[in-house]
Amino acid sequence: MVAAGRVARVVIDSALPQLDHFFDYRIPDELEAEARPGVRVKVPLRTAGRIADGYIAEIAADDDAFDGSLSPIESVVSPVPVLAPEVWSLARRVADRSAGTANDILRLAVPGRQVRVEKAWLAEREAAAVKAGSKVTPTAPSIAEPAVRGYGKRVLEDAVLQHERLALDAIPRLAQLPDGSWVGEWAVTLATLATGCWSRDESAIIAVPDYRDLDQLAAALTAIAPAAAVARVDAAQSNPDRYRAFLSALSGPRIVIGNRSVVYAPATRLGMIVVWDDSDPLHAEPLSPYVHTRDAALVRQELQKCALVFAGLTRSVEVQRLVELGWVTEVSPERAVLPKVVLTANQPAAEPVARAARIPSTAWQAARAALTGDRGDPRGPVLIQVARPGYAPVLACAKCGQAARCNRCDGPLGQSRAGATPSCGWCGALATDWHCDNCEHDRFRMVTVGAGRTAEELGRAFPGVRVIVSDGEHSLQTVTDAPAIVVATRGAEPIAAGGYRAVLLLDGERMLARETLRVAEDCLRWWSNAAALAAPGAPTILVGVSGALARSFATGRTSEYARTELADRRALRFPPAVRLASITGAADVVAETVDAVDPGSLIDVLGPAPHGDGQVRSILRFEYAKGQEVAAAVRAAYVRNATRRRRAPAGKSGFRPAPSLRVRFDDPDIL
DNA sequence: AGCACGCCGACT
DNA sequence: GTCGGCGTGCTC
Repeated sequence: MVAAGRVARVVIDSALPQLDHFFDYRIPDELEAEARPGVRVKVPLRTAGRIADGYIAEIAADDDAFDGSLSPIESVVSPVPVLAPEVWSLARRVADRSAGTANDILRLAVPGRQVRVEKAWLAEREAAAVKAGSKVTPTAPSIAEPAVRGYGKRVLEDAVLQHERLALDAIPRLAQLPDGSWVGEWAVTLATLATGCWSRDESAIIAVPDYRDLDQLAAALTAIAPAAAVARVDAAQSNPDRYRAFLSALSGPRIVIGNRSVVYAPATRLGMIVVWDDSDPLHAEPLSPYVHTRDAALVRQELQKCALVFAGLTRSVEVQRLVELGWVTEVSPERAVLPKVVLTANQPAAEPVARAARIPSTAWQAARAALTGDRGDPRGPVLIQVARPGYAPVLACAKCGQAARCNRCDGPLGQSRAGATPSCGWCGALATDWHCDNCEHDRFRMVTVGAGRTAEELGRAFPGVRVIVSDGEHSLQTVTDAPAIVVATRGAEPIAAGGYRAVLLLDGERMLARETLRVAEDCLRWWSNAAALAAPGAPTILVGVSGALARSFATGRTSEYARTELADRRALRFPPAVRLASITGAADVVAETVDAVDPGSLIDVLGPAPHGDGQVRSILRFEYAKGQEVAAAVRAAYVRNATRRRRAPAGKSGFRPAPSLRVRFDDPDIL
């Protein structure tokens, strides 16, 4: 093929679904050298003068191309191939699978260009290349592969080496790093595996749900891997830092760590993808097309044939399904490490102070033993896990018991601090002269008790003991090993040096009262994650919950629970036994979209049901095998809708109407 | 998104 | 006659 016959297949950087396909451009002679796959380009679109940004996805021969005359590429923005070919295929596949646009995925995959950072990086590369040219062999990583502990000799290492897919049961205990700090053992396990990849000159990607996890992982890596081997990519970084990390991942094998969108990071010779704690809701991408980290990781593994590790202290029902299909293989610790779990009923304690703090006797005694050492146990901090943040998040009328509502907007009233004036959770208005709608009474009673309140009562019970509160708003990463009462909302538990001497899970009953499909799974995860913060042999006390769920937690058989849960979902034809897609929007648009799908590829259609603001929602239910065709049909309807329906002229008001059609596949919170 | 094209109502 | 409304469609 002749050089002049080459065309650039460009993906236009635009949110418009109707532009979500290749546009072919001629490569002018003067750009021949720079026009490489993955580079950012500027291209004319429609009329001369209108210039769009885009990426060259591929270079192709002119034969099968567009049968009009090709416009030339306007310019190559920079020579850096920011869109690696495998990331492009991943974006395309993931978008198609979820009836979205590749651009929506690219927005997560490729950070905005930072010219200064990029120039510095290019200069550095140039310098390195000159050096290499002057007879220095490119340096391969020069560290030995570290051994993973706790899983049997080379069991994990070999599985990763052979690029297998694994469901890894993490070890529920803490580990101390050489610098004296403490992290979850899981962080050491994953850091060790990733460093193993890197020592073989391969990249590893590790996606964790939140920043607290990311910090633990980064700390564990610091102890094992050279700093230059690690690229941390997260949204909280400044744009230049983020771009620096991105370019670093592009430069050679790295251990790339970050939150959910790190699954799309560029990676030289990708050896392994790890998803830590895949049932954490933070792995569900809130931006269209709402692709879960787990699903993106599965697609990427299939494309690149690297190792894939779903690791967690508990197993998600989704991963359990993959295990039962034989798609992933279970790996458990060599010796079971079981937190010492005690179940106790919610009967009030004899001690008045304990009763005020609504802590049953067993739990109370464990806490007291840890704080005072009165049983001869080692003294140390006690973790108290509660369901809700705040002081008294929900208030009711003291006389008739009706929930207290804002007199202005009917929002729920709550109290943020002892003695504070209650305020509305919706409009924020202070309820200064509140009266009950029902009985006109004007005094409140607390219905749920938040972390702050519990802390206050416990503090009174143990004079002289420090009370520490960690919740979503003010979360602490660590506490020392000094005796202290640490009241934390689920997910915000600090790590105690050496582990907690007792862990009290207080609000299990309330956590279980939520009406979602995933309550049981969520509770197991919250409890297990807290129990893993206990010191060896220290008790974890689950208050007021009994039954199969509590038993599987107490016996450490959480994956067995995932199995029964999956069996139930199969019987009900609920996800993840089947797949769902929700279609939300104006009634006619939703109907049109649903009609575009061949009924033969669906199990059924639920709805349409009203879904707020004059919109409706229909839910399509289908088997995994039909995913391809359902997504294709929905995507076609979505594109058609975007071209046919114009946004109502904004007029003078400036109000933008909601998008007329929203499509979401596999929404974890749908039922 | 923008912008052109095109097919019907009010106008010098 | 034709100026211009915005519904419809296209962008390599």
